[in-house]
Amino acid sequence: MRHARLPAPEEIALEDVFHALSDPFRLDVVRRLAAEGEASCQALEGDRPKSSVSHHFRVLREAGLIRTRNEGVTRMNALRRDDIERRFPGLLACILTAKED
Amino acid sequence: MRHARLPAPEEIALEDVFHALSDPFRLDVVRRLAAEGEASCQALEGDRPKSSVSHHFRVLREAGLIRTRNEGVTRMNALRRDDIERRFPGLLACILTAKED
DNA sequence: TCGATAGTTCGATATTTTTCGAACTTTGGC
DNA sequence: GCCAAAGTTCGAAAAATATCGAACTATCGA
Repeated sequence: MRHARLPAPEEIALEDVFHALSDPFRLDVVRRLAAEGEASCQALEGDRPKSSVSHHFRVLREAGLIRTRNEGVTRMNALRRDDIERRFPGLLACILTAKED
Repeated sequence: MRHARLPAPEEIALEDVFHALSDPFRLDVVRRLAAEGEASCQALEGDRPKSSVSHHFRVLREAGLIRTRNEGVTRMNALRRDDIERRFPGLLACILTAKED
């Protein structure tokens, strides 16, 4: 399985991060990963077909927000907390503490 | 001139803010407004036709990031710093301090 | 009242994203 | 080796955005 490229910490671009987070599903995934640590794609899919879920995880991965590792037959996704924090201090906190209503 | 609706502070949605900021031109406008205080659309346009510039300002306005007031024949745009800060603490700081290489 | 200036709105086209099924890949278990 | 599970990739179609010219609007000044 060819590994999806994930940007080096210093390559993470704010525009890409913002674009990735501008989708409600993806924003939710980020929040749940922050809360739950790691999760398989399946655990976070919300009724969508696999190909859609896969697409959204790819956007998050290419934006530099998550990292994916193989664990047996599943792929575990985790937030790149430290990398994000180092590149854009405060961003994550801001996303996670934002009270939506 | 019908006034563009701008969302009340508590209506500002993180998704919309992120979408607005995912465009390089708009992100730049926000940064420059933060640095310069207020500016006319013209002052910030980068060679684009007026209709494009106007479109981007509208996206920023509707996302709740800027406020526009008439000053004579021009329209002055300003960041809604306090509203943004109150709704999403730290977001603005995070955008402005992000060192893009 | 006429111009000029600064934007806005409209409409059409182009570009980008999203969505989803089908086929494919990888890994683990039997 | 074969099968199932979990994703990925591909391709096509739908939806959302962006771009830009042209026409329109509002305000100021002469």
